[in-house]
Amino acid sequence: MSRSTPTRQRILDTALTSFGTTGVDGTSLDALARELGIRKQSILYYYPSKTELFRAVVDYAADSFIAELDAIVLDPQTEANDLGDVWAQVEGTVRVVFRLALRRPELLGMLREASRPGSDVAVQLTGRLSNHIQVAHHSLEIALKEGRVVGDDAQLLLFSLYSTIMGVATEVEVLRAMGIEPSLRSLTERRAELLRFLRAALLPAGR
Amino acid sequence: MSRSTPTRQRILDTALTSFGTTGVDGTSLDALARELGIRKQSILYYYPSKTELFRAVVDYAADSFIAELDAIVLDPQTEANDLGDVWAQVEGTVRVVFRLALRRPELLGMLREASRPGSDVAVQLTGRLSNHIQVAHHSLEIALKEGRVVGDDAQLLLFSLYSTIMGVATEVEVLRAMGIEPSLRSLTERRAELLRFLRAALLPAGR
DNA sequence: GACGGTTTCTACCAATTGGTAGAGACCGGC
DNA sequence: GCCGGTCTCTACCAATTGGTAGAAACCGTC
Repeated sequence: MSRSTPTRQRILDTALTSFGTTGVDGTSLDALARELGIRKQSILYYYPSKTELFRAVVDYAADSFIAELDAIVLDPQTEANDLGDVWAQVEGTVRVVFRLALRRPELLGMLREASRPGSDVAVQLTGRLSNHIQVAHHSLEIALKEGRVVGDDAQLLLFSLYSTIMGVATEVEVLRAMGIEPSLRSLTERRAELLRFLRAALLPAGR
Repeated sequence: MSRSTPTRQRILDTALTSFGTTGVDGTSLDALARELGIRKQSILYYYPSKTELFRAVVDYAADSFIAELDAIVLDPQTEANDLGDVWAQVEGTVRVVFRLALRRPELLGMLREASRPGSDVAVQLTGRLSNHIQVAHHSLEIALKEGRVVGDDAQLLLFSLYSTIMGVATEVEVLRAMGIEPSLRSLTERRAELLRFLRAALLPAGR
């Protein structure tokens, strides 16, 4: 448990950015070190191998994501209805994810990278998120039973929600291909339409 | 325009599979050649460089995807309502994508790979799909105007649909993390819930 | 000012990467 | 049986990969 915060942390940050944008395979330790202004061996001092570094970055990314989620979704003002207003939780999550898409896109990229099909760190990533997943699952299930939300299966519904939100937030290339250049304004519009879309999908006909 | 169909095609097929599962960076020409039972130089004879091969594979994947789409979505029985029943088109697309998820997951993986943020083949991929995108956009816009579908912006709505469908079909690791092991049965259930989800999101309250 | 621990470095290394040069094998036509 | 094109090979290559070994610099403590 060494107390060498600065370098170790800088490595983690830079690696997160690089892994999240260029991909793990697309990032060499040498390039990473160059970017940091140090030698590759200094990286290997803190993280004995590249895969070890990757694992650390995955944890770091997961924790950062959780921190952002907790700060907004479970913020003090929603204290009373912690498993209450599901729609408020969805709205909050969308807000968080889109704020990340704007300000820390590499974090979302990293999550996407870690959850690639066949990835062996996927278990690790989602294990760290399992708490949040279970909470969401639980409150969604209750809302389903009480008829406040429309759907058949809470788990699959949650999965659909996740896919939609993450997809709309991160599939920038597809968006670009459709003629929409990513920008602050287009991002806001995208979020608005997504919220409307999810609202229509989730809430009963009476709204 | 050489007539050396077999080898050239075999390379394309194997590369599509490998790129779609292991990723481009994760696939070396040597490994590819080994898998094919030939030497790397034979690959480089047909495709002068790895990026050239990648580009060819992207086109191949796009064309395969289009072929699958056309065979089902625009099949003869829907001749009359080519820009008619939008929901039927959505349903058909979902059916196609999920059939691919089961029978040719590497094709979906390849599409995902090619549309990674920052990918420079994304333009190429989506350029090839632009026809279908425009058609979908158009019929969605008409349905919006006529009130047969709920939404604000046809383009963003289409984007949301795409994200949801592709996400639900390909995010197997997230699914696994939620305790659902991918299988034929879970795939069918996922599709059913997705269709219900999309139906609720798209169609007006009266259904 | 010598000490042990932490940190960062130089110096290598074997293996793998994408790619080049060019020889030979295979093939139908003459 | 030889020729020209198509194809696949052997033989290399320079550069880069992740990683090891171990020397120095740096640090506060005694």
